[in-house]
Amino acid sequence: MADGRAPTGIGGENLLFLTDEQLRQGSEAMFFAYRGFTADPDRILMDLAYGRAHHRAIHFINRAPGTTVNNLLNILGVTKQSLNRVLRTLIADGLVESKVGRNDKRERHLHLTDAGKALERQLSDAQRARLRAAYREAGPEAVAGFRKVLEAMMDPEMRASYARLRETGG
Amino acid sequence: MADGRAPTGIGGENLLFLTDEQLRQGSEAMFFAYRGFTADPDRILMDLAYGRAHHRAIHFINRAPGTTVNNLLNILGVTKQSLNRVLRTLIADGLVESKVGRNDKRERHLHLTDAGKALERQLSDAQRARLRAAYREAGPEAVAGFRKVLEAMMDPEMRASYARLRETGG
DNA sequence: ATATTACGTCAGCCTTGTTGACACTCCAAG
DNA sequence: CTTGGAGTGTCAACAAGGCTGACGTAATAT
Repeated sequence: MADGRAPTGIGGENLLFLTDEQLRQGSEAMFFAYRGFTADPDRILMDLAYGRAHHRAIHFINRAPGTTVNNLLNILGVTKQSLNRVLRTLIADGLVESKVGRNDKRERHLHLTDAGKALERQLSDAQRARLRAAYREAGPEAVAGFRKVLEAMMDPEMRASYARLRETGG
Repeated sequence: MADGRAPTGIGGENLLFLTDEQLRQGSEAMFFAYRGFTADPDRILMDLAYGRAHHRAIHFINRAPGTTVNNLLNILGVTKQSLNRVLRTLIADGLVESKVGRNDKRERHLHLTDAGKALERQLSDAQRARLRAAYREAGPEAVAGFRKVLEAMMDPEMRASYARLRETGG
């Protein structure tokens, strides 16, 4: 199975395209595409002395305004120390606001300030432009397949996070 | 255009699906999927005190045996100092061999040793397993679309590297 | 003969991840 | 009311893996 040959039998249900070579090409496509995917925001962030970690925080705070630190931790999959370092600078720079919870006062609810929203817009505009161009080039059916495969590649918990964001956001 | 509304006009050529919200979901799909994509190899590498950088080097040396350092540098998009650190440990550990070029003796041609090939096999098996499962779940047409969009997302140079690897390798 | 290319390496810096430990606030349960 | 635990913030120390700058060496190209 891992010998690089195409499957020989006739009865493989849809398996004809799953040669090792094609799977390898899929890996490489992911690698190169992800580079492109992050390139544009990275350029913007560089000038601001921020990194990809800041972008991720801003993105998901914008996506789920009022989210708690713990929730964000789960989505991002990093330690609270790591997130806190990023969050601290964003708060200090006036891009993110942290409000004590009304219901449970231990929790902090995170929001973007106007400045934060402006940066988010700038970053996501850049990223969306690339995605939009790619979508347009590939066509609608390709986009559906793209999303389908990506979703199938996720870990189950990530898939749940993704689905949850989709419900509330779109 | 960046206001989150769906395009209103009738004549948008294939633009109906390109709402900001759907583009945003595409970004998130990329983010979560890439995490899944790297998760399995990462687990294997952790035990060996290697990281993702080692994986990438091993992958592309296996893919293009005899490649030069400079060529690998271009594919990976890192500095030679960064690559050298990784390469040095791989050579010291007997996973990679560096041979002086016959034609141009300044060049070093990189190959995997048997041990290197074994590790490459282990890593790519893990990654392929996930990709294969995702492909199977999503179906053949989805896979075609997946590849099409990913390729369209790449920077032009990366697209060239990707195409070159595809020619020689598959 | 000289300039350039390909490579290796040292030193130092940054971001972003990690663990471990500790403090504080607050909710919930006994 | 006390106590346990959850949610958060923070300090310290460390590692991986990027980066720049500088220098050296061998071999090719001009």
